[in-house]
Amino acid sequence: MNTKTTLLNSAEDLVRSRGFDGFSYSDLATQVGIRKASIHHHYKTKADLSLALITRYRGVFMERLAEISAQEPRASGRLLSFLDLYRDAMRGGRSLCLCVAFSVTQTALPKDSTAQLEGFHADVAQWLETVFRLALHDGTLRGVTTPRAEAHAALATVEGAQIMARAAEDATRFEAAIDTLRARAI
Amino acid sequence: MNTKTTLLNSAEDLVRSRGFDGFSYSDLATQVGIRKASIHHHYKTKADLSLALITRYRGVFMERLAEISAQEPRASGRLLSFLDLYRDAMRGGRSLCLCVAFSVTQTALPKDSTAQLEGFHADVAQWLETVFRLALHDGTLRGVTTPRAEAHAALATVEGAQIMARAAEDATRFEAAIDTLRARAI
DNA sequence: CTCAGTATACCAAGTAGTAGGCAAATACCG
DNA sequence: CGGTATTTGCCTACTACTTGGTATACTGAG
Repeated sequence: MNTKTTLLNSAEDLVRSRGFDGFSYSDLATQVGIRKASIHHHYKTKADLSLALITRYRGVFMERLAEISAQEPRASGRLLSFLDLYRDAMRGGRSLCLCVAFSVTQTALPKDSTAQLEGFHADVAQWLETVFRLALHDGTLRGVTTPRAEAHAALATVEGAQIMARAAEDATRFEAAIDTLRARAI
Repeated sequence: MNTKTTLLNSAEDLVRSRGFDGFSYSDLATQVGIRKASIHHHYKTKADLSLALITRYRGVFMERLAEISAQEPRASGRLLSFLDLYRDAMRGGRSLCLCVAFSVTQTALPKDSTAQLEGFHADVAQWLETVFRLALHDGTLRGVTTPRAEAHAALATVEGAQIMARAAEDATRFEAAIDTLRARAI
């Protein structure tokens, strides 16, 4: 496989398990099996790497959401699949989904990267809003009133749930926090 | 004032605005106006500092919750005051509440510190559970069914909302994500 | 013969933490 | 009380190490 994508895959793994500040080019180098300096050939700076990671993830994730929309006609099915997506990304509490891992990064990412991240959040919130809006018509989710507000709330909840689960290294924390959302499916 | 508590105050500020990994003893030293090595006299290692921070915060925060319980007899009032507590801690999107800032820390904190953090989360979840349980009787919150699950969900939501607001450097994101919780007060 | 990909060898800056000294406050004791 | 020991709080100066990044040379395939 392409070294460049191998690097991206390994880097994604590292970001999600240890955070963007939690790994160095040195770590990445040993994991991939080339020398540290060689990474710079593919991703000139760590900032460049961050941008490549977020951009790819955004694309892949939005594709997944599109698949869900295609396969699940009902609002309830879409919401449950969405929750599964976030749950699976956790790999049992030792990992975060990439967008959470980056949202949580403390060091200043370059402008491009934060823009991608914001765009990603906006896209997901938008998608969720359409789900709740659909629920107003198909009635497969309990107690929906304001789709836009509910979308933001749901996104915050899954992200917060991931963080709490990772902090406790206990994946069931995620489930506990998500239960009320799941229970809304009819 | 005591240098030791001045250090703790400044450190809390730094953790909340830049993360525990985002500041060094050197930063803290210049902010307080003593030399880096002198900090080690008060807090032997950065791990010790983390423990002191979390322990103090846990105490103060639980006191606040107790005050709320004392002043607000109704579940709705308690929930709204709780949300205000988290909103105020954000200082307009540039800061996190300390427990979120630590939950989000990627480097391995010492065992004592993570234990305090988990205890803190458990305490807050417990407090929220009693609020929702109260709501079952006084009826001042809409749509309460399972207090325990709702407590975990609410906690995840406020934590996630803080993170999204900070990532976007936009405090209104917090409000947007919290709106559905706020709207449940009768 | 070029050039992408890798390597060796380095750098400047920053990290947590240590060693040891020095002055002022405090405690102990005759 | 007076004087001696001890502690407190801070300092300068350092170590040992990691970080992201650079300069430059080698290698092999097209």
